[in-house]
Parts: sequence; structure tokens; C-alpha cells
Amino acid sequence: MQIRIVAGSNAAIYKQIADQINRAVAAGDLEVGQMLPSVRQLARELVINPNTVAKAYADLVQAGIVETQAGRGFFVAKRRQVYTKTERMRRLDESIQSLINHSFSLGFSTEEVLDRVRELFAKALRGVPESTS
Amino acid sequence: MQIRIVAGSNAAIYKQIADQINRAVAAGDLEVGQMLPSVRQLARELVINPNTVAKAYADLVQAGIVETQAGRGFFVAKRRQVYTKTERMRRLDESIQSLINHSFSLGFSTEEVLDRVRELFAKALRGVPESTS
DNA sequence: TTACTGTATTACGCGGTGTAGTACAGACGG
DNA sequence: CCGTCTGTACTACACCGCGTAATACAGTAA
Repeated sequence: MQIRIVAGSNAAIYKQIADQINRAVAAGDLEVGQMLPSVRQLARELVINPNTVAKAYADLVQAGIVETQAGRGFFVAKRRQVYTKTERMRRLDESIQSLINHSFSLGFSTEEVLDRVRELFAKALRGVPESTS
Repeated sequence: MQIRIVAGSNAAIYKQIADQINRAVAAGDLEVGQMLPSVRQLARELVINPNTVAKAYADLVQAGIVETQAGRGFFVAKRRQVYTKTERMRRLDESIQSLINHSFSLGFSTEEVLDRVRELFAKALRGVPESTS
């Protein structure tokens, strides 16, 4: 697992890390039960503070993507439902509404956006790293 | 044109205003050339500071959605291209990548997301107000 | 015991948000 | 011309959350 962070990005470092792992899991590049690089090791590699990595991992735990065993490390978790059905839907809608607002102000049509969404989803599942949010 | 702001929202007030006008224009509820409520008047209505409304309007000008005529007011602008083609695309992709990240961590499939995007786009174009970003 | 692991606390800089006040300038109707 | 509406431009301030960092504490296992 190779994590890359972009210095001049508007995206926070911890978010870049979390996003890349999130996508790696979704794409199957990281398997259930597999151990993630340790907080300190990854921090050394990226030359950042261990807490920054810890925060990224904490977010992933919160999302149910990874699990932690104190003193042992972080591991890719089995998919489980973290939120209620309505909460899950509410959060998806929130993200979509944001996309809609941006699309409108950029002057894109529904179809243009849908096509591009389809395209980028496919690319993400083929394992291409990307960080934005 | 009726603007509603939600107090306990994580979205900034100026953003809620901008989003609602953005959508109203996209949905055709506000026509080209139509005058927006004045900064001071809308501020009085919503019981907020005029500067907050001005900031929302400034964002819309920046996005090319409305135009301003000093001393007269803000008016819905004719659609025009603000960004270069690549920059426009870059911004769209950025929003979509964000959606993809959220969708993955929520465990939604590509198809589920696409369906929902289609649905919410349709709803937005029917003129239902919404604020998120 | 040693050397790994994660955890918790605290602190600090920065920027976004919102408010407030004040002043200036263009538009327009009487 | 005057009054009153419009937007514009500053400055200042308080607040708060984000992002990062430094440091110390605690669990795990060879």
C-alpha cells in the first residue's frame, strides 16, 4: 500500500490519507483483516506528524472501514452498517446536493454530470488513487 | 422569491442564500434580468447583517449567475462562461470525487448513487429548495 | 525489558464566519 | 436639488473549528 500526499493541495493531509485508503478498500487493493501501516511508520514515510495519520485512521474507524486493536495496529474491517438506513441516506443526499449546487453554478446539465459520475466511479474502482473532498 | 435560512445548520448563512438563489435560477424560478431583493431589504427580512447578504451576492457574481449595477441592484445574468473549459471540468471532477469518497465510505454502489443523483437532480429542477454544500 | 503498537491531552496558528460600524458613490423620483 | 433608495469598500473584532504538532501515557508481545 503506497500512500501519496500532495503538498500544494487544498485537501487536508489526513483527508488525503483517509480517502486513499477508503478507495483502496473499495477497489479491493486492501483486503479484510489486512494490517495498515502503523501510525508512526507511515508518519515517518510521509514526514508528517503521527497524530495526522492517527486522525485519518480515526476517521476510517468512525466510518467502519477499519478496526483498531490497541497496541497491535489498525486492520481493514469487515463491511458493516454504521448508520441507520435513514442517516445513511441523509448523508448520501447531502453529498449529492452539494454536487448539484456546484454543477448548476458551473452550468452543467444533468446528463453531463451523470455521464461523468459514471466515468469517475469506474475509474475509482479500477484502483486509481484520487483525493479531493 | 422566498429565501429561508436554517439556524442550526452547519452550512454558513451566506452559502445557504447563494445556494437557494443558484437553484432558483437553474430551475427557472428566477428569470434573466429579474432583480434580486436588495442587500438591505433581504438582511432586514432574515434579521442578519447586510454584509452577509452582500457576501452571498458577491459569490453569485463571481460564479456569473447574477450581475450588479451599482446603485440599482443585483439582477439575474444571462448564462455565460466564467471558467476555461478545463478549469470548469476540473471543478466538476473535484465535486464528483468528493461524492465518490463519501459514497464508498457509506457503502453505496455505483448504481445506487447514480439513481439517487438522477432523482435529486430532477427534484432540484422542479424547484425544490435545498441547501448543503 | 525493549520496542513496537495505539491513545490522550494540550497547545498553537490559521482561516472562515459573522457581526458591526462607518463612509462613500451611483440611481432616481419628487 | 434633495431625499432616499441602491451597491461598494474598509476596518475591526470575536468566535470557532480545522489542521498540525509536541509530549506523555498505555496496551501488546517477543
